[in-house]
Amino acid sequence: MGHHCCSKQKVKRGLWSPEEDEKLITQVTTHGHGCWSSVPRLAGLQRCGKSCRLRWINYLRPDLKRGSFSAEEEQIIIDVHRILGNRWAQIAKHLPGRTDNEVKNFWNSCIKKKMMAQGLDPRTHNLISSHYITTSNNTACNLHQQPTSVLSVSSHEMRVASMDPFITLPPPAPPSHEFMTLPPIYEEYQNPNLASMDLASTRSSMENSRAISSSMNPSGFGFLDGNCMFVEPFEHPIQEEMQPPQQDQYQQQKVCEVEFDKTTELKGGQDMDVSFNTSNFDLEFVDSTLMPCGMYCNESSMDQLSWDC
DNA sequence: AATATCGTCAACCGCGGGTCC
DNA sequence: AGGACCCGCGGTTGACGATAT
Repeated sequence: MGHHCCSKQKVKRGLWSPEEDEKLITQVTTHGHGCWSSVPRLAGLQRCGKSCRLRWINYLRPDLKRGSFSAEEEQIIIDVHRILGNRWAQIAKHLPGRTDNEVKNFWNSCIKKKMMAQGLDPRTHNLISSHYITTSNNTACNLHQQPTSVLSVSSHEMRVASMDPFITLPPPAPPSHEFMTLPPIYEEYQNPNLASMDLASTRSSMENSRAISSSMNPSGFGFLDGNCMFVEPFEHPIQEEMQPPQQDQYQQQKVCEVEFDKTTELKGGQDMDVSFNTSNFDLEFVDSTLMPCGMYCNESSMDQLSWDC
């Protein structure tokens, strides 16, 4: 059974032979593909136009980069996926020479598993963890199941947000004095009307808060500010990031202390009705420590937590 | 050595959106 | 308005090679 575009012909399916490839290449390079439904007839192929298009786009195009993905490409995929979700075609646009199919396959066969091994939900990039932060009554921010992605924005994500014409940052949300639930960026872009928790429109007031943090930071972090996003990226080897923690690493894990010794604000925003207090946090985390506002940090990024505002 | 299982990836399928008539 | 057609996308399938038993 073929597609309607070529239902009158008998069409071949399955893997392409070198001869078929040659015919398709010749046709497309000399005449262009034009209307794909007419390509098989012009090229003398017993294929449907859709199959020809797919073969060309995913395999025969001269500008394709073959071979395995580099660590940098892998990181880009992770970063963009954090924002866009399974929009493979959009993600592939950030990887010259790669196709959506290739990216999708790589995600499903490789990255997904690495993330799960790290205890991260590959869909949301959040920790799959039972280690929730418990807050006391005087905390004005609902940190239960806080998504990591809200404030966890890498340098590439910033580029994505600034370059991709299909991404628009959410409009400022009105200040709320209610509990604030921070939706994952994934969901924000899936549903632009969703809450649109705008970190830019907020500023955090962390008074005398202390947090103890440990290793495994999935990314840098940053803030949304009105219509722009700025970040404090930090570098970390991808190999290191993707490896599941070893037992002995746990044991050798150093404990760091982060101290917020003054009121800290984010620029350009409205008041953020959040305050933190050391006593509000359950710091019993194994893989990582969820910082106020859903920030993750690790030892190497400690200094970034004392940003100037 | 034979068989089972797993992982990868090319290809297919169905759907939605856009355009044309 | 609505049907036909085309394109592009994401999810899924299945072939095949690698690895484990």
